Amino acid sequence: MLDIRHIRDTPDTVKSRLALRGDGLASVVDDVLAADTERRANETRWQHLQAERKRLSKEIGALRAQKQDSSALEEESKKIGAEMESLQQASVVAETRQRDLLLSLPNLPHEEIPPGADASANPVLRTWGTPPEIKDPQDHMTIGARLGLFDPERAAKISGSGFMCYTGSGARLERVLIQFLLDLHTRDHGYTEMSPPFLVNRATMTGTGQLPKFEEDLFGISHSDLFLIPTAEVPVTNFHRDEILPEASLPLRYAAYTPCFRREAGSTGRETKGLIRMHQFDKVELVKITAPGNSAAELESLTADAERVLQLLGLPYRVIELCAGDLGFGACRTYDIEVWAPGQNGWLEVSSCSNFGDFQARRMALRYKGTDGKNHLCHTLNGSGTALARLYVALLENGQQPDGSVHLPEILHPYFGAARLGPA
RNA sequence: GGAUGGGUGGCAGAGUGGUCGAAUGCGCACGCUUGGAAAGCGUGUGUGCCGCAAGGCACCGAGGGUUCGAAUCCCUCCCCAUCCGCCA
Repeated sequence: MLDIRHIRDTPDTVKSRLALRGDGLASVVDDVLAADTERRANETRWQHLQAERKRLSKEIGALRAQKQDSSALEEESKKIGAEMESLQQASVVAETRQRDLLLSLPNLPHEEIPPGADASANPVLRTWGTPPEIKDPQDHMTIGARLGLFDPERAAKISGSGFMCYTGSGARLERVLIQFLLDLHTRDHGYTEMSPPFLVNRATMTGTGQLPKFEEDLFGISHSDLFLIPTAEVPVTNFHRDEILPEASLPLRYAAYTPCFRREAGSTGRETKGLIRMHQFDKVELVKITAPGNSAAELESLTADAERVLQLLGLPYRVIELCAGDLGFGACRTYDIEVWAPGQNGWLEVSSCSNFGDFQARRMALRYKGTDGKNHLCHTLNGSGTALARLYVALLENGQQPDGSVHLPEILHPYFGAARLGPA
């Protein structure tokens, strides 16, 4: 959520920054300002009347205590009450409208990020590693089927398309990757491990920005007003919703493994092959809560922590920066990490690391008490560390051998208990 | 799911219709006192909104109602505790 004061004070600046994301947002800003003006006018008038009524009520109380007639004052107070009633109704309408509009506005892109309308304008910041030379590389689905690592047909039978069931050593590899990632981030990178609920309420989804605008992307639970989380970002960031943290406790760094559930409405036919886009996938997520002055540096180290996953696994990757037009709803700056996938002959996004500034913090009233004694909004960040299904794709496709087996990166050997995946 | 008891400031805990934004205690901050400390004494100590400011207004789990006036009475909902049922 954007700061209404900022919009009020410099509406043209806000409009021009929002225009970087696309057209049509300037009129929303005007609507917000109109609702804000109306709301404040009603509120101010209401407050004056309330002060007057409080005074009258005290007089009435005093008169009654002395057994004197107070009916004239009571009449007057009643009249004031009637006007207050209509003012309040108008004020609530304006306030609701203002809030709804504010909740629908995306974050302002950071000043330093590249302009551009879509993904084609995203610059590549750096590339790591060299894609392996593989003759006639196979797709991960082919490899998985041959080695018996998962069973897409039966997964579709029990749940539908877009779900996967890992089997045997394939299931073991999935579990092992979770363990490896959590160990890395908690032991080496200083994150605190969290294991949050996978179902959350509406307020939580609103806090991180999934609601009210993107309900169609979520799986909801009938008769309960709960939603399946699309990422651990949601429960973990909201862990501190409505709190005022001591400044000395910042930054907070959390790592959490959860499954992620996404409707992926409207994405059928796009990257739907195999494990790449699923309704349910596993992910280890990194979340940070910082003071405003540190969030830029924390985004760099967060991205480095995610990159380290691929470095340790020896998987070639590149880091791109999202241009203003490609930025997610709540983010002000985002780096995507893409791993090389020989079977796709292309790059696969395995991590998206974003700084949200105070956008989420304002929605969820997440603040810290500064050394100046005042309360300030925190900054929030998160990034995948990393998505498991696509990492799995990369491991199979980069590790495939001419003999049909898959060599695993050395660092996984003690976790997995073997150096390779062979025929079942 | 059923029954009962509860949700008040950082914590504990008063308050059942008017001067209560809220006693008291603890904690915390500052000051006095002291060679230093403890004790003691004094002062202060929530959040948000409106306003250039002075200041005003709101908030006692949430929302609605009754009333001239609600922390206090009524209704609905949420949450917590305990017991029962059920269950991993």
